Amino acid sequence: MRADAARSRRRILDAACEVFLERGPDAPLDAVVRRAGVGPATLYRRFPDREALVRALVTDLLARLTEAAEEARRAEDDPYLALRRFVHAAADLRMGAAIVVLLEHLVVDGELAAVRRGTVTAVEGLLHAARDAGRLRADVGMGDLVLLCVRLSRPLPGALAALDADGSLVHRHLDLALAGLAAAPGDQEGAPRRALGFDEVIAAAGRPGEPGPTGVAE
Amino acid sequence: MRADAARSRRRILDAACEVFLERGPDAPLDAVVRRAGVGPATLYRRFPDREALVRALVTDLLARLTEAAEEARRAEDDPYLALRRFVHAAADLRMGAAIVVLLEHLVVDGELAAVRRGTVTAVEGLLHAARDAGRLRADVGMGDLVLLCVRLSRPLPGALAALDADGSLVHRHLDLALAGLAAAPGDQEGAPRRALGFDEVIAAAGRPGEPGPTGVAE
DNA sequence: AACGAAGCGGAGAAAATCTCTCCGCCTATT
DNA sequence: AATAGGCGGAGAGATTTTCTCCGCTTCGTT
Repeated sequence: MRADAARSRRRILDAACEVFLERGPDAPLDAVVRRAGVGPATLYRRFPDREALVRALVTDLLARLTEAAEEARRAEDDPYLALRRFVHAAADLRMGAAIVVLLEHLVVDGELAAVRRGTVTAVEGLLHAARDAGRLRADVGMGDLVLLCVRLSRPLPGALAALDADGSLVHRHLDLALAGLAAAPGDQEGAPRRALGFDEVIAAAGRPGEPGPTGVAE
Repeated sequence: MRADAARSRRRILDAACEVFLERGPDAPLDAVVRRAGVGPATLYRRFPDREALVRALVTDLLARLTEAAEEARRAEDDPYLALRRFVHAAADLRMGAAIVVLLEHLVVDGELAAVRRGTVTAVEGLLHAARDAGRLRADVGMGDLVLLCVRLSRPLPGALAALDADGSLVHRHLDLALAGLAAAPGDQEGAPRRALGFDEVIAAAGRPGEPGPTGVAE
Protein backbone atom coordinates (compact mmCIF):
# COMPACT_ATOMS: atom_id res chain seq x y z
CA MET A 1 0.00 0.00 0.00
CA ARG A 2 1.31 3.38 -0.95
CA ALA A 3 2.40 5.72 1.82
CA ASP A 4 -0.14 8.43 1.07
CA ALA A 5 -2.93 5.88 0.88
CA ALA A 6 -2.00 4.54 4.30
CA ARG A 7 -1.96 8.05 5.67
CA SER A 8 -5.41 8.78 4.28
CA ARG A 9 -6.72 5.55 5.66
CA ARG A 10 -5.54 6.38 9.15
CA ARG A 11 -6.86 9.92 9.01
CA ILE A 12 -10.23 8.59 7.98
CA LEU A 13 -10.32 6.02 10.76
CA ASP A 14 -9.34 8.59 13.37
CA ALA A 15 -11.92 11.04 12.11
CA ALA A 16 -14.60 8.36 11.99
CA CYS A 17 -13.81 7.47 15.56
CA GLU A 18 -14.37 10.99 16.76
CA VAL A 19 -17.39 11.68 14.63
CA PHE A 20 -19.20 8.46 15.55
CA LEU A 21 -18.46 9.13 19.17
CA GLU A 22 -19.87 12.63 19.01
CA ARG A 23 -22.83 12.17 16.75
CA GLY A 24 -23.65 8.51 16.95
CA PRO A 25 -23.08 5.77 14.43
CA ASP A 26 -25.54 7.23 11.96
CA ALA A 27 -23.53 10.38 11.55
CA PRO A 28 -23.18 11.43 7.92
CA LEU A 29 -20.05 10.09 6.27
CA ASP A 30 -19.70 13.54 4.91
CA ALA A 31 -18.88 14.72 8.39
CA VAL A 32 -16.16 12.09 8.61
CA VAL A 33 -14.78 13.28 5.33
CA ARG A 34 -14.69 16.87 6.46
CA ARG A 35 -13.06 15.99 9.76
CA ALA A 36 -10.47 13.87 8.06
CA GLY A 37 -9.71 16.63 5.60
CA VAL A 38 -9.90 14.34 2.61
CA GLY A 39 -12.19 14.26 -0.39
CA PRO A 40 -15.33 12.14 -0.38
CA ALA A 41 -13.97 9.97 -3.14
CA THR A 42 -11.07 8.95 -0.95
CA LEU A 43 -13.37 7.57 1.69
CA TYR A 44 -15.65 5.75 -0.72
CA ARG A 45 -12.73 4.29 -2.62
CA ARG A 46 -11.27 2.77 0.51
CA PHE A 47 -14.50 1.78 2.23
CA PRO A 48 -17.27 0.90 -0.20
CA ASP A 49 -20.02 1.43 2.34
CA ARG A 50 -20.64 2.41 5.91
CA GLU A 51 -20.31 -1.10 7.18
CA ALA A 52 -16.83 -1.56 5.77
CA LEU A 53 -15.71 1.59 7.52
CA VAL A 54 -17.25 0.62 10.81
CA ARG A 55 -15.79 -2.85 10.63
CA ALA A 56 -12.31 -1.56 9.99
CA LEU A 57 -12.65 1.00 12.74
CA VAL A 58 -13.80 -1.49 15.32
CA THR A 59 -11.22 -4.11 14.44
CA ASP A 60 -8.45 -1.57 14.61
CA LEU A 61 -9.62 -0.26 17.96
CA LEU A 62 -10.00 -3.68 19.53
CA ALA A 63 -6.50 -4.62 18.49
CA ARG A 64 -5.12 -1.47 20.04
CA LEU A 65 -7.07 -2.06 23.23
CA THR A 66 -5.67 -5.54 23.57
CA GLU A 67 -2.21 -4.17 23.11
CA ALA A 68 -2.88 -1.47 25.71
CA ALA A 69 -4.08 -4.05 28.23
CA GLU A 70 -0.96 -6.12 27.77
CA GLU A 71 1.26 -3.10 27.96
CA ALA A 72 -0.41 -2.04 31.22
CA ARG A 73 0.08 -5.47 32.76
CA ARG A 74 3.77 -5.44 31.87
CA ALA A 75 4.37 -1.89 33.02
CA GLU A 76 2.87 -1.96 36.50
CA ASP A 77 3.47 -4.33 39.37
CA ASP A 78 0.46 -3.36 41.40
CA PRO A 79 -2.62 -4.84 39.70
CA TYR A 80 -4.79 -1.89 40.62
CA LEU A 81 -2.36 0.51 39.04
CA ALA A 82 -2.20 -1.71 35.99
CA LEU A 83 -5.96 -1.56 35.65
CA ARG A 84 -5.87 2.16 36.13
CA ARG A 85 -3.22 2.52 33.49
CA PHE A 86 -5.26 0.53 31.06
CA VAL A 87 -8.43 2.51 31.69
CA HIS A 88 -6.62 5.74 30.98
CA ALA A 89 -5.14 4.29 27.82
CA ALA A 90 -8.58 3.09 26.76
CA ALA A 91 -9.92 6.60 27.22
CA ASP A 92 -7.15 7.95 25.04
CA LEU A 93 -8.07 5.44 22.39
CA ARG A 94 -11.67 6.59 22.69
CA MET A 95 -12.71 3.10 23.43
CA GLY A 96 -16.27 4.27 23.66
CA ALA A 97 -16.40 4.39 19.90
CA ALA A 98 -15.84 0.70 19.46
CA ILE A 99 -18.67 -0.24 21.70
CA VAL A 100 -21.02 2.46 20.51
CA VAL A 101 -20.71 1.44 16.97
CA LEU A 102 -19.96 -2.20 17.41
CA LEU A 103 -23.28 -3.88 17.67
CA GLU A 104 -25.39 -1.26 16.08
CA HIS A 105 -24.27 -1.53 12.51
CA LEU A 106 -22.33 -4.71 12.52
CA VAL A 107 -22.85 -8.40 12.50
CA VAL A 108 -20.21 -9.78 14.82
CA ASP A 109 -18.97 -12.54 12.62
CA GLY A 110 -16.28 -15.08 13.33
CA GLU A 111 -13.26 -12.89 12.82
CA LEU A 112 -14.54 -9.95 14.76
CA ALA A 113 -15.78 -12.16 17.57
CA ALA A 114 -12.32 -13.65 17.90
CA VAL A 115 -10.68 -10.25 18.10
CA ARG A 116 -13.19 -9.18 20.67
CA ARG A 117 -12.66 -12.27 22.77
CA GLY A 118 -8.96 -11.51 22.83
CA THR A 119 -9.58 -8.02 24.10
CA VAL A 120 -12.06 -9.12 26.72
CA THR A 121 -9.72 -11.81 27.99
CA ALA A 122 -6.86 -9.38 28.33
CA VAL A 123 -8.93 -6.85 30.23
CA GLU A 124 -10.53 -9.47 32.42
CA GLY A 125 -7.05 -10.51 33.40
CA LEU A 126 -6.39 -7.01 34.71
CA LEU A 127 -9.71 -6.78 36.47
CA HIS A 128 -9.46 -10.13 38.20
CA ALA A 129 -5.91 -9.51 39.27
CA ALA A 130 -6.90 -6.23 40.89
CA ARG A 131 -9.88 -7.83 42.54
CA ASP A 132 -7.94 -10.83 43.81
CA ALA A 133 -5.39 -8.48 45.28
CA GLY A 134 -8.18 -6.89 47.27
CA ARG A 135 -7.69 -3.58 45.56
CA LEU A 136 -11.12 -3.48 43.96
CA ARG A 137 -14.65 -3.79 45.26
CA ALA A 138 -15.96 -7.28 44.74
CA ASP A 139 -19.15 -6.04 43.16
CA VAL A 140 -17.49 -4.48 40.15
CA GLY A 141 -17.68 -6.53 36.97
CA MET A 142 -16.44 -6.19 33.44
CA GLY A 143 -19.76 -4.72 32.45
CA ASP A 144 -19.40 -1.95 34.99
CA LEU A 145 -15.89 -1.22 33.87
CA VAL A 146 -16.82 -1.09 30.22
CA LEU A 147 -19.84 1.06 30.80
CA LEU A 148 -17.97 3.50 32.98
CA CYS A 149 -15.33 3.81 30.30
CA VAL A 150 -17.94 4.38 27.64
CA ARG A 151 -19.68 7.00 29.72
CA LEU A 152 -16.62 8.81 30.90
CA SER A 153 -14.62 8.72 27.74
CA ARG A 154 -17.33 9.97 25.44
CA PRO A 155 -16.77 13.55 24.47
CA LEU A 156 -18.93 16.00 26.35
CA PRO A 157 -21.95 17.06 24.35
CA GLY A 158 -21.88 20.13 22.16
CA ALA A 159 -20.02 23.19 23.25
CA LEU A 160 -19.03 21.55 26.49
CA ALA A 161 -16.54 19.50 24.54
CA ALA A 162 -14.31 22.56 24.43
CA LEU A 163 -13.83 22.23 28.19
CA ASP A 164 -11.82 19.14 27.66
CA ALA A 165 -9.95 19.98 24.52
CA ASP A 166 -6.78 18.37 25.80
CA GLY A 167 -8.48 15.40 27.44
CA SER A 168 -7.16 16.09 30.90
CA LEU A 169 -10.62 16.35 32.34
CA VAL A 170 -11.45 12.86 31.19
CA HIS A 171 -8.49 11.54 33.08
CA ARG A 172 -9.38 13.49 36.16
CA HIS A 173 -12.89 12.13 36.17
CA LEU A 174 -11.71 8.63 35.46
CA ASP A 175 -9.52 8.86 38.52
CA LEU A 176 -12.41 10.06 40.61
CA ALA A 177 -14.55 7.19 39.41
CA LEU A 178 -11.75 4.67 39.87
CA ALA A 179 -11.42 5.82 43.45
CA GLY A 180 -15.04 4.80 43.78
CA LEU A 181 -14.29 1.37 42.38
CA ALA A 182 -11.36 0.79 44.67
CA ALA A 183 -11.88 -1.35 47.69
CA ALA A 184 -13.23 1.10 50.22
CA PRO A 185 -12.95 0.99 53.98
CA GLY A 186 -16.57 0.02 54.42
CA ASP A 187 -18.58 3.21 54.41
CA GLN A 188 -20.00 2.84 50.94
CA GLU A 189 -23.40 4.37 51.15
CA GLY A 190 -25.36 2.85 48.32
CA ALA A 191 -24.18 0.85 45.34
CA PRO A 192 -23.29 -2.67 46.42
CA ARG A 193 -25.46 -4.67 44.14
CA ARG A 194 -24.16 -7.43 42.00
CA ALA A 195 -21.42 -6.98 39.46
CA LEU A 196 -22.42 -6.50 35.85
CA GLY A 197 -20.83 -9.00 33.49
CA PHE A 198 -19.58 -8.38 29.98
CA ASP A 199 -21.89 -10.97 28.52
CA GLU A 200 -24.87 -9.05 29.77
CA VAL A 201 -23.67 -5.99 27.94
CA ILE A 202 -23.24 -7.94 24.75
CA ALA A 203 -26.61 -9.55 25.09
CA ALA A 204 -28.33 -6.22 25.57
CA ALA A 205 -26.49 -4.59 22.73
CA GLY A 206 -27.46 -7.33 20.33
CA ARG A 207 -31.13 -7.13 21.15
CA PRO A 208 -33.00 -4.63 19.01
CA GLY A 209 -33.31 -6.09 15.55
CA GLU A 210 -31.79 -9.55 15.67
CA PRO A 211 -28.07 -9.22 14.94
CA GLY A 212 -28.73 -7.83 11.46
CA PRO A 213 -26.37 -5.59 9.54
CA THR A 214 -28.38 -2.56 10.36
CA GLY A 215 -30.72 -3.67 13.10
CA VAL A 216 -32.53 -1.02 15.02
CA ALA A 217 -36.08 0.05 14.43
CA GLU A 218 -37.39 3.02 16.31
CA MET B 1 -55.35 25.76 29.23
CA ARG B 2 -57.33 22.73 28.30
CA ALA B 3 -56.45 19.43 29.92
CA ASP B 4 -55.51 17.66 26.69
CA ALA B 5 -53.35 20.58 25.62
CA ALA B 6 -51.45 20.46 28.89
CA ARG B 7 -50.97 16.74 28.46
CA SER B 8 -49.59 17.20 24.95
CA ARG B 9 -47.29 19.92 26.13
CA ARG B 10 -45.81 17.72 28.80
CA ARG B 11 -45.41 14.76 26.46
CA ILE B 12 -43.58 16.98 24.01
CA LEU B 13 -41.25 18.36 26.67
CA ASP B 14 -40.45 14.89 27.98
CA ALA B 15 -39.83 13.60 24.50
CA ALA B 16 -37.66 16.58 23.61
CA CYS B 17 -35.62 15.98 26.71
CA GLU B 18 -34.85 12.41 25.74
CA VAL B 19 -34.28 13.11 22.09
CA PHE B 20 -31.95 16.06 22.65
CA LEU B 21 -30.06 13.99 25.15
CA GLU B 22 -29.62 11.12 22.76
CA ARG B 23 -29.02 12.89 19.51
CA GLY B 24 -27.85 16.33 20.45
CA PRO B 25 -29.66 19.64 20.34
CA ASP B 26 -29.83 19.63 16.55
CA ALA B 27 -31.94 16.53 16.48
CA PRO B 28 -34.84 16.79 14.06
CA LEU B 29 -38.03 18.03 15.67
CA ASP B 30 -39.66 15.29 13.71
CA ALA B 31 -37.99 12.84 16.03
CA VAL B 32 -39.40 14.66 19.02
CA VAL B 33 -42.82 14.48 17.47
CA ARG B 34 -42.55 10.77 16.86
CA ARG B 35 -41.28 10.09 20.36
CA ALA B 36 -44.03 12.16 21.88
CA GLY B 37 -46.64 10.36 19.85
CA VAL B 38 -48.32 13.55 18.73
CA GLY B 39 -48.79 15.11 15.32
CA PRO B 40 -46.29 17.63 14.00
CA ALA B 41 -48.89 20.36 14.03
CA THR B 42 -49.27 19.97 17.77
CA LEU B 43 -45.65 20.72 18.38
CA TYR B 44 -45.48 23.68 16.01
CA ARG B 45 -48.69 25.15 17.36
CA ARG B 46 -47.33 25.16 20.89
CA PHE B 47 -43.73 26.05 20.11
CA PRO B 48 -43.36 28.26 17.03
CA ASP B 49 -39.72 27.37 16.52
CA ARG B 50 -36.91 25.31 17.93
CA GLU B 51 -35.79 28.00 20.29
CA ALA B 52 -39.17 28.30 21.97
CA LEU B 53 -39.14 24.58 22.63
CA VAL B 54 -35.63 24.57 23.98
CA ARG B 55 -36.32 27.54 26.18
CA ALA B 56 -39.41 25.98 27.67
CA LEU B 57 -37.59 22.71 28.20
CA VAL B 58 -34.64 24.28 29.96
CA THR B 59 -36.72 26.54 32.15
CA ASP B 60 -38.92 23.66 33.20
CA LEU B 61 -35.93 21.47 34.00
CA LEU B 62 -34.08 24.11 36.00
CA ALA B 63 -37.16 24.75 38.11
CA ARG B 64 -37.48 21.07 38.86
CA LEU B 65 -33.81 20.80 39.73
CA THR B 66 -34.06 23.63 42.18
CA GLU B 67 -37.02 21.96 43.77
CA ALA B 68 -35.12 18.66 43.92
CA ALA B 69 -32.16 20.32 45.63
CA GLU B 70 -34.38 21.87 48.26
CA GLU B 71 -36.24 18.68 48.80
CA ALA B 72 -32.99 16.80 49.29
CA ARG B 73 -31.76 19.30 51.85
CA ARG B 74 -34.98 18.99 53.80
CA ALA B 75 -35.14 15.22 53.61
CA GLU B 76 -31.65 14.27 54.79
CA ASP B 77 -29.75 15.28 57.88
CA ASP B 78 -26.34 14.18 56.70
CA PRO B 79 -25.13 16.65 54.07
CA TYR B 80 -23.39 13.96 52.06
CA LEU B 81 -26.57 11.95 51.87
CA ALA B 82 -28.47 15.07 50.90
CA LEU B 83 -26.07 15.67 48.04
CA ARG B 84 -26.35 12.07 47.02
CA ARG B 85 -30.11 12.25 47.09
CA PHE B 86 -30.04 15.30 44.88
CA VAL B 87 -27.67 13.77 42.38
CA HIS B 88 -29.92 10.77 41.98
CA ALA B 89 -32.94 13.01 41.56
CA ALA B 90 -31.08 15.04 38.97
CA ALA B 91 -30.31 11.89 37.05
CA ASP B 92 -33.99 10.98 37.07
CA LEU B 93 -34.79 14.40 35.71
CA ARG B 94 -32.22 13.83 33.01
CA MET B 95 -30.47 16.92 34.07
CA GLY B 96 -27.98 16.43 31.29
CA ALA B 97 -30.51 17.73 28.81
CA ALA B 98 -30.62 21.18 30.33
CA ILE B 99 -26.93 21.66 30.11
CA VAL B 100 -26.52 20.03 26.73
CA VAL B 101 -29.01 22.25 25.13
CA LEU B 102 -28.71 25.29 27.31
CA LEU B 103 -25.92 27.25 25.81
CA GLU B 104 -25.94 25.82 22.39
CA HIS B 105 -29.17 27.17 21.04
CA LEU B 106 -30.11 29.72 23.57
CA VAL B 107 -29.24 33.22 24.56
CA VAL B 108 -29.29 33.18 28.33
CA ASP B 109 -31.30 36.30 28.83
CA GLY B 110 -32.34 37.90 32.09
CA GLU B 111 -35.13 35.56 33.02
CA LEU B 112 -33.30 32.38 32.24
CA ALA B 113 -30.16 33.58 33.97
CA ALA B 114 -32.15 34.25 37.11
CA VAL B 115 -33.67 30.78 37.09
CA ARG B 116 -30.25 29.29 36.54
CA ARG B 117 -28.73 31.26 39.36
CA GLY B 118 -31.40 29.93 41.67
CA THR B 119 -30.58 26.37 40.72
CA VAL B 120 -26.85 26.85 41.06
CA THR B 121 -27.22 28.46 44.45
CA ALA B 122 -29.36 25.63 45.74
CA VAL B 123 -26.96 22.97 44.55
CA GLU B 124 -23.92 24.85 45.77
CA GLY B 125 -25.55 24.85 49.17
CA LEU B 126 -25.62 21.07 49.15
CA LEU B 127 -22.08 20.76 47.88
CA HIS B 128 -20.55 23.16 50.37
CA ALA B 129 -22.43 21.63 53.26
CA ALA B 130 -21.09 18.21 52.37
CA ARG B 131 -17.60 19.54 51.94
CA ASP B 132 -17.65 21.53 55.18
CA ALA B 133 -18.81 18.43 56.99
CA GLY B 134 -15.69 16.70 55.73
CA ARG B 135 -17.71 14.18 53.77
CA LEU B 136 -16.39 15.22 50.39
CA ARG B 137 -12.96 15.59 48.88
CA ALA B 138 -11.87 19.20 48.92
CA ASP B 139 -10.88 19.12 45.27
CA VAL B 140 -14.37 18.54 43.96
CA GLY B 141 -16.12 21.61 42.62
CA MET B 142 -19.49 22.39 41.12
CA GLY B 143 -18.06 21.92 37.69
CA ASP B 144 -16.96 18.41 38.51
CA LEU B 145 -20.32 17.58 39.96
CA VAL B 146 -22.21 18.96 37.00
CA LEU B 147 -19.99 17.24 34.48
CA LEU B 148 -20.17 13.91 36.24
CA CYS B 149 -23.93 14.19 36.29
CA VAL B 150 -24.02 15.06 32.62
CA ARG B 151 -21.76 12.17 31.74
CA LEU B 152 -23.38 9.56 33.93
CA SER B 153 -26.98 10.50 33.37
CA ARG B 154 -26.83 10.64 29.61
CA PRO B 155 -28.48 7.63 28.09
CA LEU B 156 -26.04 5.03 26.90
CA PRO B 157 -25.45 5.27 23.18
CA GLY B 158 -27.48 3.26 20.74
CA ALA B 159 -28.52 -0.25 21.56
CA LEU B 160 -26.72 -0.12 24.87
CA ALA B 161 -29.50 2.10 26.13
CA ALA B 162 -31.63 -1.01 26.47
CA LEU B 163 -29.32 -2.17 29.26
CA ASP B 164 -30.63 0.55 31.46
CA ALA B 165 -34.25 0.64 30.47
CA ASP B 166 -35.34 1.13 34.05
CA GLY B 167 -32.56 3.53 35.00
CA SER B 168 -31.22 1.40 37.82
CA LEU B 169 -27.81 1.19 36.22
CA VAL B 170 -27.46 4.94 36.21
CA HIS B 171 -28.04 4.99 39.92
CA ARG B 172 -25.60 2.23 40.50
CA HIS B 173 -22.90 4.01 38.59
CA LEU B 174 -23.67 7.31 40.24
CA ASP B 175 -23.15 5.63 43.57
CA LEU B 176 -19.84 4.22 42.45
CA ALA B 177 -18.71 7.63 41.27
CA LEU B 178 -19.98 9.33 44.40
CA ALA B 179 -17.93 6.93 46.45
CA GLY B 180 -14.98 8.31 44.54
CA LEU B 181 -15.96 11.87 45.43
CA ALA B 182 -16.38 11.09 49.09
CA ALA B 183 -13.58 12.05 51.40
CA ALA B 184 -11.27 9.10 51.17
CA PRO B 185 -8.83 7.81 53.75
CA GLY B 186 -5.84 9.07 51.85
CA ASP B 187 -4.90 6.46 49.31
CA GLN B 188 -6.24 8.28 46.28
CA GLU B 189 -3.94 7.31 43.49
CA GLY B 190 -4.32 10.03 40.94
CA ALA B 191 -6.85 12.79 40.62
CA PRO B 192 -6.21 15.50 43.21
CA ARG B 193 -5.93 18.51 41.03
CA ARG B 194 -7.93 21.62 41.58
CA ALA B 195 -11.68 21.70 41.72
CA LEU B 196 -13.55 22.72 38.60
CA GLY B 197 -15.92 25.63 39.15
CA PHE B 198 -19.31 26.15 37.62
CA ASP B 199 -18.31 29.42 36.06
CA GLU B 200 -15.65 27.69 34.07
CA VAL B 201 -18.25 25.36 32.64
CA ILE B 202 -20.46 28.26 31.69
CA ALA B 203 -17.59 30.13 30.14
CA ALA B 204 -16.57 27.19 28.01
CA ALA B 205 -20.09 26.45 26.92
CA GLY B 206 -20.68 30.03 25.83
CA ARG B 207 -17.56 30.20 23.74
CA PRO B 208 -18.11 28.95 20.20
CA GLY B 209 -20.05 31.63 18.37
CA GLU B 210 -20.53 34.52 20.75
CA PRO B 211 -23.75 33.92 22.70
CA GLY B 212 -25.86 33.98 19.56
CA PRO B 213 -29.18 32.21 19.14
CA THR B 214 -27.59 29.51 17.12
CA GLY B 215 -23.87 29.92 17.63
CA VAL B 216 -21.64 27.06 16.65
CA ALA B 217 -19.60 26.84 13.53
CA GLU B 218 -17.66 23.72 12.77
C1' DA C 1 15.18 12.41 -13.36
C1' DA C 2 11.51 10.89 -15.53
C1' DC C 3 7.84 7.59 -16.32
C1' DG C 4 3.67 5.03 -15.20
C1' DA C 5 0.50 3.69 -11.96
C1' DA C 6 -2.07 4.73 -8.10
C1' DG C 7 -4.27 8.13 -5.41
C1' DC C 8 -6.37 12.56 -4.54
C1' DG C 9 -9.98 16.39 -4.20
C1' DG C 10 -13.91 18.91 -6.04
C1' DA C 11 -18.20 19.51 -8.52
C1' DG C 12 -22.59 17.95 -8.72
C1' DA C 13 -26.79 14.58 -9.73
C1' DA C 14 -29.95 11.73 -7.39
C1' DA C 15 -32.01 10.27 -3.15
C1' DA C 16 -33.31 10.89 1.45
C1' DT C 17 -34.60 13.69 5.25
C1' DC C 18 -36.45 17.57 7.63
C1' DT C 19 -39.41 21.67 8.32
C1' DC C 20 -43.69 23.50 8.63
C1' DT C 21 -48.81 24.30 6.99
C1' DC C 22 -53.51 23.34 5.66
C1' DC C 23 -57.64 21.08 6.75
C1' DG C 24 -61.26 17.94 8.31
C1' DC C 25 -62.39 15.34 12.52
C1' DC C 26 -62.53 14.87 17.54
C1' DT C 27 -62.84 16.17 22.58
C1' DA C 28 -62.99 18.99 26.52
C1' DT C 29 -65.74 22.43 28.85
C1' DT C 30 -70.20 25.07 29.81
C1' DA D 1 -75.94 19.62 23.34
C1' DA D 2 -73.39 23.32 21.67
C1' DT D 3 -69.05 25.35 20.60
C1' DA D 4 -64.40 26.69 20.98
C1' DG D 5 -60.23 24.85 20.95
C1' DG D 6 -57.19 21.10 19.96
C1' DC D 7 -55.61 17.08 17.35
C1' DG D 8 -53.28 14.14 13.69
C1' DG D 9 -52.14 13.13 8.86
C1' DA D 10 -50.81 14.26 4.20
C1' DG D 11 -47.60 16.57 1.67
C1' DA D 12 -44.98 20.83 -0.65
C1' DG D 13 -40.68 22.93 -0.48
C1' DA D 14 -36.08 23.38 1.36
C1' DT D 15 -32.09 21.29 3.05
C1' DT D 16 -28.88 17.63 3.72
C1' DT D 17 -26.63 13.38 2.47
C1' DT D 18 -24.90 9.92 -0.48
C1' DC D 19 -21.93 8.55 -3.98
C1' DT D 20 -19.60 9.02 -8.84
C1' DC D 21 -16.97 10.93 -12.58
C1' DC D 22 -12.84 13.17 -14.04
C1' DG D 23 -8.66 15.96 -14.51
C1' DC D 24 -4.56 16.91 -11.70
C1' DT D 25 -0.94 15.38 -8.19
C1' DT D 26 2.07 12.31 -5.75
C1' DC D 27 4.59 8.04 -5.00
C1' DG D 28 7.71 4.38 -6.17
C1' DT D 29 10.58 2.66 -9.61
C1' DT D 30 13.95 2.35 -13.30
